[in-house]
Amino acid sequence: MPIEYSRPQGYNEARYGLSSRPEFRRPERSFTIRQLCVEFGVTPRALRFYEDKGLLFPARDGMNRVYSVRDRARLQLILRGKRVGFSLSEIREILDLYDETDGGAAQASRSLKKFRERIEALRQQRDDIDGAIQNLEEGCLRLERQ
Amino acid sequence: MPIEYSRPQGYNEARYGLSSRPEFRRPERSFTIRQLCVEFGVTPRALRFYEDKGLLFPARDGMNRVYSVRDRARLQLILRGKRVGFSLSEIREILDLYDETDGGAAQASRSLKKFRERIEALRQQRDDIDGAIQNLEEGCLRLERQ
DNA sequence: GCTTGCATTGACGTTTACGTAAGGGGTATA
DNA sequence: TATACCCCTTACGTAAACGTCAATGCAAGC
Repeated sequence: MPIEYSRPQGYNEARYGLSSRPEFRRPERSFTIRQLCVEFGVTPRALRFYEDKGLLFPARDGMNRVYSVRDRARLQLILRGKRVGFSLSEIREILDLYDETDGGAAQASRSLKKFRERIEALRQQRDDIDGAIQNLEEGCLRLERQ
Repeated sequence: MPIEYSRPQGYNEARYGLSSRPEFRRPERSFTIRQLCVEFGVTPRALRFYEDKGLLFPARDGMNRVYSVRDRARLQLILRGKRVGFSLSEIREILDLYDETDGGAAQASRSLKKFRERIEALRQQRDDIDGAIQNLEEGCLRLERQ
């Protein structure tokens, strides 16, 4: 039987030490690769890949990866970034912008510009989505009338 | 100098027989591959690729492709579909749904279901985008305060 | 008649984001 | 002690969406 990374029916939080309670936020909390995979429905390969590309850098316990609460938050951003159409290298850029709160005023103003560009692109994209939704709804109407 | 597919500075509509006036809608109007490429900022290769994948089927004048007003409209849908994150095969499915207004009630109800699924996915995606925008705006604020 | 420019059809190359298999080791349970 | 899972790394494979190059052909302008 193949391994299930998405939460299966009868998924049991306790089994993986997961919970949606505040325990998640306790900064000392840590996760194994599998725990994050199950929680977010991705494969270990994907997480290692993101690490390879510089989007994640979990600690190690011997050979094994140990993900912190902060790593988990980054992963959430990565996955949402993907859902809205960013490439991994774009997501990396954005995460880097968050990281370098330092770097001087020149750097900061460049970052600000990039953020604004992203925001503008996203607004455009949202308009596209609204348009697509309208189209599909029209399609629905046409089908229903028939 | 490489060929420009996007509209260059000093882009001249008349040169390509393009115009944003109602002329575009006249059903007898037709377009060469290059006209569409310039108008939408894509390459001929891309249009041929879409044709290869069954998303477009322009008429021919000898060997040369001739795009109708309807083809142009399909291309618009294709490009927006891409912008909102659909794969070409998904876009093809959707276009096919529009085409088969016939097919019986069973078919129609299947189509309707698919449309509704798409719409739901798009709504989810729009929420993601709103979330991403919020995040980026927070990032902006952080940078501005500094 | 030659060049320039747009058209065509293959066919191989490229990037992204992983999948998948091979090979090896740690730990807990039957 | 065997089995079952978990982890690791290295490395080759893959699907999508074109890019790029080669070879060829038609039509206009000088």
